[in-house]
Amino acid sequence: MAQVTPPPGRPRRSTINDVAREAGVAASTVSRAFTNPDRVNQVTRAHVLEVAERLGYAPSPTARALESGRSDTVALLVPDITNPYFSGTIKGAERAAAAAGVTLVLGDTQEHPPTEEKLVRRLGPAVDGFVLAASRMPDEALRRAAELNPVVLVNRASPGLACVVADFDTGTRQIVDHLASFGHTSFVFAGGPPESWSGSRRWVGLQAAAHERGMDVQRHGPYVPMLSSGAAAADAVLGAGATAVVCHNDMLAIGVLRRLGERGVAVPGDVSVVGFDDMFGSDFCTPPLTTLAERTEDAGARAVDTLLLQARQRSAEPGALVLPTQLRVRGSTGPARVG
Amino acid sequence: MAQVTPPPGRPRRSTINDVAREAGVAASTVSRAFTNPDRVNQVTRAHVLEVAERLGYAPSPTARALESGRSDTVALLVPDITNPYFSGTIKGAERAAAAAGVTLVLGDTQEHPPTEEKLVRRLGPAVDGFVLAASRMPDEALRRAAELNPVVLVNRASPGLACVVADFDTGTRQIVDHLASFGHTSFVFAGGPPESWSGSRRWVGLQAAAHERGMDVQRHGPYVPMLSSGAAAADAVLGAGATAVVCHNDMLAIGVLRRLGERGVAVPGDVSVVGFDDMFGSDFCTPPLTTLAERTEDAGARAVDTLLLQARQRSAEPGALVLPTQLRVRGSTGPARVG
DNA sequence: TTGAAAGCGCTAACAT
DNA sequence: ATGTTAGCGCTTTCAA
Repeated sequence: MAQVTPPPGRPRRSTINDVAREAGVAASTVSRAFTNPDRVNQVTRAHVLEVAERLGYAPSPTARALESGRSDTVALLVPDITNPYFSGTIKGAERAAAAAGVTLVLGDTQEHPPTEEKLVRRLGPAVDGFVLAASRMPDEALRRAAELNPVVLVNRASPGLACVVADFDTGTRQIVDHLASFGHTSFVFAGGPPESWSGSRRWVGLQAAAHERGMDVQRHGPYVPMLSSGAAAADAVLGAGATAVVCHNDMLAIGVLRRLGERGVAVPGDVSVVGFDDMFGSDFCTPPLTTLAERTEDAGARAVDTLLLQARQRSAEPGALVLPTQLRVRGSTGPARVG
Repeated sequence: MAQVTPPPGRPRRSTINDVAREAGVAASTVSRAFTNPDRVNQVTRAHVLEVAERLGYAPSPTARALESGRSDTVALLVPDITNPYFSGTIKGAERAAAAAGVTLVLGDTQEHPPTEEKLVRRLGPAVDGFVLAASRMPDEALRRAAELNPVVLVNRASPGLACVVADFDTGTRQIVDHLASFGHTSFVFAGGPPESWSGSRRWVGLQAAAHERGMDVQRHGPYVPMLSSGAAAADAVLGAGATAVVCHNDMLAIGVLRRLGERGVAVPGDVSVVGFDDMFGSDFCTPPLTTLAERTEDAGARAVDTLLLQARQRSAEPGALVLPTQLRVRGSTGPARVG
């Protein structure tokens, strides 16, 4: 039996068997020493742990997952990782996952439903479930996905699926009340992508609240929610002679602020501007933006918690968790100009 | 043999065996149909794929990983997911990972070295390697980590490890030249955390460039790189009577801008302000910030590429990839005030 | 071209 | 309290 010369390079990771051999016990004992401390002699356990430490052994999550069918991993899919709006959701999800001892896998769907579906299919067998933030997948695809995996939606609702959503009904009413209190009798909504679930909820809420107040609303757009789209939106607002504009989100709103500034239009003197999201930067743009804040970090955390509940007990309670919003009043809104 | 009644709830995911049975072939044939198309009859293959599709079968990455020892997964650890500075790195890494057909696992170290080490240990057995962004781990811990896993650092260097770093030497010289061209003969550096590798590189570069130019530099701080620390930094700058301040990063710089604004100090009339990172928001704060942009998205992508190379071939080339920086001149810098 | 069988690292019966 | 064994889903020799 010629001894095989060990290959050069990175040392092989030691396995449970290496530890067992070295410690003079069975592999199952090593396993128990790690996962079921009470069912192994204290002395044995100490010895095993010592050997494991010496060998730099750490249990392989992969092997565990294969055996148990549970990976202690959850996937979070967002439309665009770079978009600061999702930072809060990601952070919250990461925090909740870490607290639960679970690994978070992050996926970027590139705002592209097929990419989203592909990711779900690819990652599905390896994770315990999905948190889908602002999913663009059609209801039917969501239903299929939820048949094979626990799924929790964030800021999107779909029949039979659990979700965490912002309370846009109350939030939009707050916005409208705020504008009304400044004497605005009408405003423009600069809308975002038509497929955006949040977007349509916002629009519905604004309309309802405006109607209650006897205010006039006009919808413009759709605009791609990017800084650069602000120019077109701002120009449309000026064209309409509006005294106030509520934008699909802060990204667009800041673009609008910028354009208005360039065109010498005073904010809020001539036009008041409101956004959604309280995104990073909304408090230090000029003027600071009045915006409806969502508790995105909470949303991410609660979504993961809900998901784990759903994954571990098989209690499929497809409830909707509605998180309060908060109107942050800053410098971009003021009294309606007269005339 | 009593037939076991299927349990209620989520349907079981079908396995390679289900497909094999249903298709009337061996499991190995199904396996080949997916991974080694040429080594199976075209007709058989078509049939197998059809059955697989019908059963909604997708190969389990977990089982594959266990067998092959490769998970096609890489981990990216960042100090703070929420920090917009890291968005670019994350995006780039995600893009490169997706392009390589690899899954990205994201971890937040909370700027806490022990958390970072714990994550490396926990994730190690399940991933093909680590990209550590702005790692705070001591060199010794990095060395140990790199023994068991391929590791690539971003904006951090450590003996024997591959890394992707920004060209701060050139970048800082650009900053200094820019200030000098405006007639500044001295400036203040508002420093960040002493453990920050980037921070010390920046300081070293600024000093060297200032020295070349015969300019005077003073270091203040350390300041925690948050908006709120800007107040203290700004006050220190005013106390020193400086005509220009270069800040550890944009977060701090924007905090400084804000404080200067509150105190009625004109920027750049009275004081010029420079940041690092060209973070999201740096172009729409007031005034827009002159800052040294790093190619963070590239850095993330190149780090992943390097990592995969290192993981797949065992060619351990611990080189440093130096990415160019670019000075973005905006409104926060101008001629030095006289007197 | 295909099938049978072994084994990746680990856990969970079951046996002792 | 500990060892033995089977098996998670897949890939990979090795035979046929």
